[in-house]
Amino acid sequence: MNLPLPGAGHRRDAPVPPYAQVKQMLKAGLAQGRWRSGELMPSEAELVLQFGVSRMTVNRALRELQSEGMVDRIQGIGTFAAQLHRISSTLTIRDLHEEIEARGHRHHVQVHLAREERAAPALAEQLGLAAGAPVYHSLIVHHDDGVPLQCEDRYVNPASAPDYLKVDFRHTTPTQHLLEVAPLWEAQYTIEASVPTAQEAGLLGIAVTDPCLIVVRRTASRGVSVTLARLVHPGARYQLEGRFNP
Amino acid sequence: MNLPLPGAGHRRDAPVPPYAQVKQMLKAGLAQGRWRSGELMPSEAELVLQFGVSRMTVNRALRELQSEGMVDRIQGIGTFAAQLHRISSTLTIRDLHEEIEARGHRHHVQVHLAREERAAPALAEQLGLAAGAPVYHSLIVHHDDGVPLQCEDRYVNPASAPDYLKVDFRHTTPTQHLLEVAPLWEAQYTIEASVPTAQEAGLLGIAVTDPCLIVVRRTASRGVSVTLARLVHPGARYQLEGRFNP
DNA sequence: TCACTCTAGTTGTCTAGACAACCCTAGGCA
DNA sequence: TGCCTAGGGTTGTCTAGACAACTAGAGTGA
Repeated sequence: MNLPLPGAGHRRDAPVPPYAQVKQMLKAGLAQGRWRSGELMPSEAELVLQFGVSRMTVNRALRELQSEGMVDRIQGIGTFAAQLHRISSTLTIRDLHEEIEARGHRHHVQVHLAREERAAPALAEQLGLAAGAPVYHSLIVHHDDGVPLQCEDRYVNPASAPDYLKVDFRHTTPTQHLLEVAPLWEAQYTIEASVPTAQEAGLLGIAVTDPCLIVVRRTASRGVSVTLARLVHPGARYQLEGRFNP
Repeated sequence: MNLPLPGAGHRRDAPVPPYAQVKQMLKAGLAQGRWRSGELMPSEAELVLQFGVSRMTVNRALRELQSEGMVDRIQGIGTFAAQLHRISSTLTIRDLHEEIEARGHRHHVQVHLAREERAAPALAEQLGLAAGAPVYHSLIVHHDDGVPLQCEDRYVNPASAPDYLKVDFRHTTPTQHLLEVAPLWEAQYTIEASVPTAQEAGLLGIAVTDPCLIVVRRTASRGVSVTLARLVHPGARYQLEGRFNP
């Protein structure tokens, strides 16, 4: 194995540990097309010989590459170069409050609604409640330096967040409160482009024909549906960004 | 350690390996709020005693939880429950051809443009070319069972894909070809809601006021910019979906 | 008071070996 | 021909121990 070479890098960087070296070498090979998609790659035993490290070290490198989607491994068969046909990336949807503050802007909210209602059948089903059961409903508009940025229409399962209506949303966002009382456990979302409802357009100060980025998110915690939220953003003021860097 | 218990589960499922048991126990604790965000969790040594497994096994469990964003670990300090304030998810943008075929629909394309042009300054900069340098430009509309689903306006760096213009896009999508000749290495994208240009509206058979989901993606391979694509989808016909399941 | 050293505790990593689970193929046998 | 079995190759996992790197706090001395 290579020596640590304390001053080898072009910086005062840490010496690259052996498992990372194996990873880098394999990644570089994949990037250069040394193994085509689906092609058999060297076995752990071969890499052990090639790098002079133990099998556990090689195993860690391959296991991490697998979790990153770079290779596919099949027990009893071997390791294969993955199909890179999927461009995947972790899309992080942060709490809007944090996002605005991170930009150095001022965040404030207008609470238009916060009350208990009876769940309509379709809503009840999505939240796992009985039709007509009580449900909390809030309608809040988030502003970034005074500009409306998001209209948050949210239904909450009272069983998961009994104190939801007591929260002062001017200081605590619904997301913050819900994460406190019901640690996030599962979420599904859809992202689409559409036009706002007349009410949403009024709240956001845009025309009903202006395109909006709409995120619908359903969150469950410990197997129980917690909340269903419709987040409407004026298309001209908001966009999602992401990157993919294997 | 627990015995394998071949028939212990409620199915013919594999016996859960010890590292996974440790992971599950810690996950369950996090889900139940046993450790609040930022709180110190048991050290590896404590878990070794508690579960009666070796430290490597505990280490693997904690390392995987860290890579999943469930915990934060600091060398010399300890392991901490992570802030679950970020709702992150793997958003996978698949090749449209695969996506349509996976739905059991028929995919076909109309090629409206495929030629060499001179790069305008702004474009040249994004692709890392000199202003006025040759660049390949294609404009393709993808149909799902005859319905226009995506307008793909793409610029390609000739150095990365010299044969781009020779490809018959009726049989090979640009994405497929580019992944063949330049394995994907880095991508950035933005997702926004906006209206199409007059040309795009005409190609997609929609009104210029119809909201569209627009993905702009820049891809680089081996440090060289490969392509810049603007993908316009009618909002009424296309949406992105994702889920988050720690 | 300040700076330094030492120590205990923590995570980061590697090793050599072991066994299990699984897949494929070749060979044996009826 | 068709079925069964054994063997070799591969990945999946665990162990006990070791050393390194790092942190925080206690103790020491100027």
